[in-house]
Amino acid sequence: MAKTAKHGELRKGQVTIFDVAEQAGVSIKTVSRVVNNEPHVRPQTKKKVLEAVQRLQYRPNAAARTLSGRRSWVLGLVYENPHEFSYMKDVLNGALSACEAGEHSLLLRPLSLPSAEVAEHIERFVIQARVEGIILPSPMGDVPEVLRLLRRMEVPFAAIAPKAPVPGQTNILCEDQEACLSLTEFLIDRGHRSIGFIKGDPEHGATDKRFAGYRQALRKHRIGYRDGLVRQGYFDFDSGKAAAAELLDLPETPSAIVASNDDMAAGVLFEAHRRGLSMPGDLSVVGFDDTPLASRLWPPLTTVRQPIKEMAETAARLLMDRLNGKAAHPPEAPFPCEIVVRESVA
Amino acid sequence: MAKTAKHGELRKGQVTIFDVAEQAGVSIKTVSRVVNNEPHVRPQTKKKVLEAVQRLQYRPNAAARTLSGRRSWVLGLVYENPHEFSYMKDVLNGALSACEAGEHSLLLRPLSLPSAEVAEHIERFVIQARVEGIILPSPMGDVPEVLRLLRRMEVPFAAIAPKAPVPGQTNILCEDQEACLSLTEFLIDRGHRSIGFIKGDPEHGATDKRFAGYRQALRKHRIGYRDGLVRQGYFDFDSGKAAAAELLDLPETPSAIVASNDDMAAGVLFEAHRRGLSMPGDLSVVGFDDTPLASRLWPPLTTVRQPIKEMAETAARLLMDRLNGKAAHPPEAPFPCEIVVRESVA
DNA sequence: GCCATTGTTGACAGCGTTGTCTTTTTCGGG
DNA sequence: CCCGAAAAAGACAACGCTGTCAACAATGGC
Repeated sequence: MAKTAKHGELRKGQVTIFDVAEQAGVSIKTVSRVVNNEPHVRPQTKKKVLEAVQRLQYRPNAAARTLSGRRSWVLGLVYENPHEFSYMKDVLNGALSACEAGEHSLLLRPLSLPSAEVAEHIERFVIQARVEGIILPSPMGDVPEVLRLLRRMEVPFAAIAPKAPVPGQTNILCEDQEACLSLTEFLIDRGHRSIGFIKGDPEHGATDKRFAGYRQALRKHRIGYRDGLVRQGYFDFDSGKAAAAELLDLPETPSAIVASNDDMAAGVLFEAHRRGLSMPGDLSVVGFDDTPLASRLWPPLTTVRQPIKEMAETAARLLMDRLNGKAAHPPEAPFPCEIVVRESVA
Repeated sequence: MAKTAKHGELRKGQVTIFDVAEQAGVSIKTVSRVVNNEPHVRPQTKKKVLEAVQRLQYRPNAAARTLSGRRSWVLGLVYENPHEFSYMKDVLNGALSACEAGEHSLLLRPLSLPSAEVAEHIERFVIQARVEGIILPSPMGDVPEVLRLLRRMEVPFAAIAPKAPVPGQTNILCEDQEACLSLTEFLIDRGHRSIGFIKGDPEHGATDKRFAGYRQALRKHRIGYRDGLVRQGYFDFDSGKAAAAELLDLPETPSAIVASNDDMAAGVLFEAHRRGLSMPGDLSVVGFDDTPLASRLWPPLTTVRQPIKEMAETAARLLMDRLNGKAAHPPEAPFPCEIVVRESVA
C-alpha cells in the first residue's frame, strides 16, 4: 500500500504499472499480462485493466522492460553512409514505420566500409544497446565479417538485397535481373542496338543481377555482347561520369547507355551535356532506383522504381515476427520493380 | 559473494558491474563512480578499475542506467519528412556523431505537418522513450504547439535555424541573410540587373532571412526592387518549376533567378530546359544548400554551402552539455556560409 | 598524539517491469 | 454437493545500475 501510494504521486508524467493495478483493482502481474497480450486473463478483467490503462494514459517503461525481460524491443539499422542518401532514406522510413507498428525502437549505426573495426563496432552496438535484431541494407548483408559476428552473437538479422540469400535469416529480394532485362529491352524496342552498360559497385548484391539482366536482354534479341561497351562503376556520380567519358570516347559511340543506378546515370548525362550532346537525340540514358534525382535531371530519367520502403518495412516486420516467435512465413517472393518512363530515351 | 559468483557466469556477452568490481577488488559503487567520472576516487583505484573495465570489455547496460538513474541518455530528433532528404541527412549525421561522442542514443520521430496530433505524438515519444532532450531542425522550432508542449513537459531542446531564437533554449543559427546577400551580389557583379527570386516555405526560419538578403543586395547596388520578380515557393522541386514558369512568362524575362534552395533551383533549370533555353547563356540560376543535387544538374549550380552537419553536431553537443549540467556556453555565433561557384551563372 | 575535517569507499535500497512459482478461483463430472 | 483439474490471479525475486547515507581512511591543526 505504501508503495502504491508512493507511485500514486504521478510525478513528471510517470504512470507506472502500480497505478494501473490500483485503478483496476488487480495485481501488477495481471496488468503486465494484459499489456503484453498474454493468456490466462478473463475478458472481464482484461476490460477493467484496459480501461485503467486508457484512463491513466499508461505507457510501459521501456528501460524497465528491457532490464527485466529478455527483450529489449530495439532493432538496429547498420548501414554504410552513402553520398546520395535517397536509397537509405527509403530504407529508414520503411524500417521506422514497421518499428512503430511493432512497438520497437530503431537505433542507427552508420559505418564506413571496408574497415577492420566493423565487427568491433557492431559488437559494441549490440551489447550496449541490447539490440535484438539487425537490419542490413545492401551491401552490409554481404560483408563476411559482419555475418560471422552476428552468427556468433546469435543476433537475428534481415538482409536487404544480398548477393545470395543468407541461410537461416530473413532475406528481402527484388527482381533486379528481370527489371534490368525489361529496361534494356525498352531500349532495344526503340531501335537501339549499340547499348553501353555501367556496372555498379561489385560489393553490392544488385550489381551482378542487373548486369545479368542486361546480358539476357541482348541474348534474347540476338544482339552481340561486346565487352568494350561495359564499364565498371561504383554506384556514385563520379564513377558514372568517368565511365561515360570512356564510352563516349569510343570510335563507335553507343546510342544508349544503361547505368546501374540513377546517380551514375546523372554522371552520364552530365558528361554528355559537357560535350554538348543533346539528349535524348544524341544519346539515350536510363538509370535505376527512381530517386528524386531522376525526375529532376534534364532530360528526366527513364528508370526503374524499386519498392525500397516496402522492402525495408517487410524486412523489419519479418524480423520482429521472428523475434516474437511467430511461425516463420514462407520465404517472401522477390519484390517486383516497375519501369518509370520519362524523356531520357529516344 | 553469491551474487558475484552468479554474475561471474558471464552469459551471452553480458559483463556486469559486479564482474568489474570483483576483478578490481572494489565495490560496485566505486566502479560506477569511475565509469561515470565522478569525483572521490583515488587515481590508483581508478586505474585498477579502468584496467578491469578494459580487460573485461565492460559496457554499462543502458537500460539499467536509465531505470536507475534520472538520466535516459536518449536524445530525440523530431523532423518533418521531406522529399529531398539531403538536408536531413546532414542533420542526422551530425546529430548521430555528437550523440556517439556524448554516449547518448538518438531516436528518430518523423512527423507530418501541419497536424492536430503533433503535440500528442511528441508527448508519447518523450514519455515512452524517456527522451531527455530534443533536436528540432527547421521548421520544427517554429511550431507553436511543439514549443508549448516541450516547455510544459520541461524537455530541453535545441532549435536549428528557427525564425527567432527560442529564449532559454539552445539555438543554432547560420548567416542566411549575409549568404543570400553575397549570392545576389555575385549575380550583380556579373552584370545581372533583372534578378528573379523564389521564396521558400513561409514556415521555415530561413525563408525570410534569405529574402531579406536578396533585398539588401538590390538596395546596396541601387537596383529597384520589383514585386513582380518575386514568387512564393515551398522549398520543393515542383514549386520551383511553377515559379520559374511564371517568371519566364513575364514580358521582361529576368536574366537570372535566385532560388531559396537547390531543389527549387533544380525546378527552375528543368523548366528552362523544357523551354529550350540554354544555360547559363539565356538564364543564370543559383540555389542554396549545396546538396548533392547541385553538382549533378546541368549546368552545375552555383549555390551556398551551409555547414548543416556541423550545426546539427553543435546542437546535439550543446544540448547534452546542458543536460550534463555544464555551464551554459555563451550563445553560439551564427555559422558562416560559403558560396560554391559552379557553372550556372553567366 | 588527538580530534576535527575532508576525502574515499562501501552497503543497500530502489528504479518499473517480467519470470517463476504459489495460491486462489472457477467449473465440470460424479 | 464435493473433488480434482485447469484457469486465473497474485507474491516476490530478479534485471544491472545509481542515489543515499553510513563507515572508514587520510590529513592537518593544535
